[in-house]
Amino acid sequence: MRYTSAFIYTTRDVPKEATMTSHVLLLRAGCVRMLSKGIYSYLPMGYRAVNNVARVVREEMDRTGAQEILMPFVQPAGIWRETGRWDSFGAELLRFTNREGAEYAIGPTHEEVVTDIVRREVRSYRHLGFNLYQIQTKYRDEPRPRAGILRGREFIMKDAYSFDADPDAARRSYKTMIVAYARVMARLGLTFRAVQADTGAIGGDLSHEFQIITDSGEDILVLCDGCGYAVNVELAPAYGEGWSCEPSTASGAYEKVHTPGAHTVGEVASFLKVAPTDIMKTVLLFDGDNFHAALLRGDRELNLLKVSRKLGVREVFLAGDDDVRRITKADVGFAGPVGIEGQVKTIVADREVQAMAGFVCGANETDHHLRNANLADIRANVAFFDLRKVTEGDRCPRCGGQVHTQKGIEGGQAFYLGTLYSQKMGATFLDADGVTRPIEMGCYGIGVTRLVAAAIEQHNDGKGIIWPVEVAPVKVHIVSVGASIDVAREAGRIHDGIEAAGIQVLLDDRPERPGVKFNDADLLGAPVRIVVGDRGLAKGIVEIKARDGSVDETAPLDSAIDRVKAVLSSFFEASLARADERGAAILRETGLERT
RNA sequence: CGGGGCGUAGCGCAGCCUGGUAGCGCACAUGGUUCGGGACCAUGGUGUCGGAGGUUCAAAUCCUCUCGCCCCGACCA
Repeated sequence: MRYTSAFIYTTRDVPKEATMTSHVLLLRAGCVRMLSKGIYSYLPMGYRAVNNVARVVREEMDRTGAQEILMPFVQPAGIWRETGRWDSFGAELLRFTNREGAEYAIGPTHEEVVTDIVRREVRSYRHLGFNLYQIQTKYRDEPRPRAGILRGREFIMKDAYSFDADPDAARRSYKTMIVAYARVMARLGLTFRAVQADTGAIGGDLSHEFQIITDSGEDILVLCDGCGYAVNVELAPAYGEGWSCEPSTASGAYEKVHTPGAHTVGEVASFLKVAPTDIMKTVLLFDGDNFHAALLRGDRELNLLKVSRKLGVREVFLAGDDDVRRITKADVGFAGPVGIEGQVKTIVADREVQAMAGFVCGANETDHHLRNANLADIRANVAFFDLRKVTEGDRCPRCGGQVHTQKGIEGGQAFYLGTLYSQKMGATFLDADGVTRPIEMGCYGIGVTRLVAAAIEQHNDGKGIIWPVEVAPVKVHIVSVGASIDVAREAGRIHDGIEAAGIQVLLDDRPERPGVKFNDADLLGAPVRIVVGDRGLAKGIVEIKARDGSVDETAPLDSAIDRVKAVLSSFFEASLARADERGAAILRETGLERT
């Protein structure tokens, strides 16, 4: 590919709508352009990267014996009603009606479609033990798309679905996918962790996320270096099994104190000269139907996912300010557990609260708190659960060591679904004993377009992208310097030779000044750059430099192509070696080896 | 859903407060001088000032509505 005839438009200015590094660089390098909120076009440089990720995914999926198919992205409401997800999936499911008045959705995922396909064909356990996957555009009507293609509404995803006759076989399928995913991430040059995860709208009872480690990630991971424990903070238990807690039996008279303007834990703590750990805060919650109160220590944060599970509701939110004022009959900031009975349906508390005695809490009266209060003062049932969010330095629930937290981007997720969908949709088979049973399923997703952005998030410098070799839209970027016939001829010859070897190559043959070309080469981020200039040609050499700085040398003209091929080969081999290593280690890392 | 910000040339912005008929840089085109890390000179083209309505002799500028985009929050109790 020659620059003068390629559709590549780079920019010097930083587009004002982008703040995240990968978003800025994708725009500046001319990889993507936004059409609408969360909806992007992929231009040649971007789409090549997407296809390179897809190719790696395809190779690793095929390696496991999975078979590629393509399912419709327009899906009739009927199958979604069968699983109940037409109602439960929520507003992220984009729905529309066709000319006949029939209801459809644009596929955000394909459990229903693939289960329908399989139930029509499979009759016997002899047919089972397969995995179908596709790479296709998905649409999820995200409430707040952001960060370019990292969290778009329309995106390309690889989704795979395994079908097995029994739980043992299904778990083996799950583990096969975990290994394949680890290999994919490693080949793409990504630093990642596989963590235990929530199953969300997809459902199921076992799930791992492949989290790409970066401070710009949206997810928080709880990791223990001691035992390798790794879990999404959404799920992370704050208390290990059997950890005891001595409940306080303290009682005594509390006093009401005037705390003007002290709304927050910090303000109350400094006003009353107590530690935040001596304060009990009361958080009012709404589940869509009822209000609840949750109690926790002043320095803690509530994990709303844990709360919703304990309450047995789909989702809980913080109550609105107006609701808080109505329930507490006070301004926001003075809610307390004493006297809240009757105003809310249930009162739950974090386990840690059991041990608290003589604490400070809100008085349900503007500008007032209670001092020296005790649990005995609350005249209603309080149920104690693990409700708080785990933070840096908490004890590891598995080994008792210290956990730390890290941010990540979810690049892929695996779900062990069991018979959740097959039962609802009647996807059954006859087992060896002639008994009709539902199929054991798993589903597995990789965000193909998201991985392109994640790769940039992890691999860039002040000058631009540093593409991992497998992702790079061009592997070799030739810069011609100087306007002489010789330069044009030799650069062209090297370009043709590399292209003939099936390697993606870009020759910058524009009549631009060297500085412009070098800066664009840095921005576009090809792993290997060749400079062909008058200066080198006079000595019969060209320059070969790796974008990551690992190679910086000259090569004689006649061996330049071979040398570049050798450098690239070593990069590809290193990627594969990482894949072998991570793929071999991942089951041990996740603790799945034993199951 | 809540809060904040921004829409003026392809991109980045100024002009708006204090109304008078639109400008800067980059990019683009042509010519020339340059040519190893974002050159210089000259010339040139480019705008329904996001849209609709209103006020006014006159609106990018003031008022109302609307559309689009970005960021933050949804853990203050």
